[in-house]
Amino acid sequence: MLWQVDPTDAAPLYEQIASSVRRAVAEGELTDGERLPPAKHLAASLEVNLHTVLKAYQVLRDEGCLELRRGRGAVIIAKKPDAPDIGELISELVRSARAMGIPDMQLMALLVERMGNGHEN
Amino acid sequence: MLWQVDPTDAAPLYEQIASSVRRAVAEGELTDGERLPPAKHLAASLEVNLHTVLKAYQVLRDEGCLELRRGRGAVIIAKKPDAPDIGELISELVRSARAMGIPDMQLMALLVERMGNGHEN
DNA sequence: ACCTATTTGTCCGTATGTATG
DNA sequence: CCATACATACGGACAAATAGG
Repeated sequence: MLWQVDPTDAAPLYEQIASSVRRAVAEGELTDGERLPPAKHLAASLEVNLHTVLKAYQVLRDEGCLELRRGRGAVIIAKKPDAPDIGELISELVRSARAMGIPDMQLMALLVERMGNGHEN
Repeated sequence: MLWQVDPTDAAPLYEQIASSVRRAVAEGELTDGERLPPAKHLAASLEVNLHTVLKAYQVLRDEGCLELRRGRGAVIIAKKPDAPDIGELISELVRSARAMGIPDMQLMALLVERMGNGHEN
């Protein structure tokens, strides 16, 4: 992987790490489905704390660039031909609902209701 | 403020705190421009770590519900009249998913997965 | 202009929990 | 059952922006 960070840089370390991943994806060094090194290993390699790398991974996950799962690691999501816009719609829906104080369970109920009464499909 | 958290609850502490704020905003207990207690104070009040409260605040900031600034604190950003119509978003989501041949059950699964992103996997 | 207190931001360290394989 | 790896929570330290005297 051979990346490095600069502690004297104004940008936070986790942002530097996230940027490195973004650039690698953009340049095709990392492709869809590929696995990033375990946060622990990358942290040791960069000589930063484990949490700093995890923070970077979580930022990338929030951007939809990474899939994180316990015990499995971090998998690159370049772009799914399967669900191009749906993911974004869902994210916006959840974000809006939470911003309006609608509990997750209630949102699910609303979705189920909509699926049911819109049965002309 | 008089909130409380339950360490035995399955939901993470920071999510419980964030939910409390969302609810308070939704119910009008917290209005636009109002200031949340300093993370340090709320942490002491709830008997949790400072970082746990800060994490909750940052989650809310990412949702557009809070504005955080050093030295100033956490200010509520109540939703505008131009707040997105949840019902419209749901309808659009269901319509798009069906148009792409995504089964309702799978859409539900995607929604649940997206909701969990942040506390569970 | 200076200084100080406040408050969030980042980073480090440690420990424990939990899903995965 | 066991090892791996992310998730959460605790703790401490210092930096940086803000507010107020």
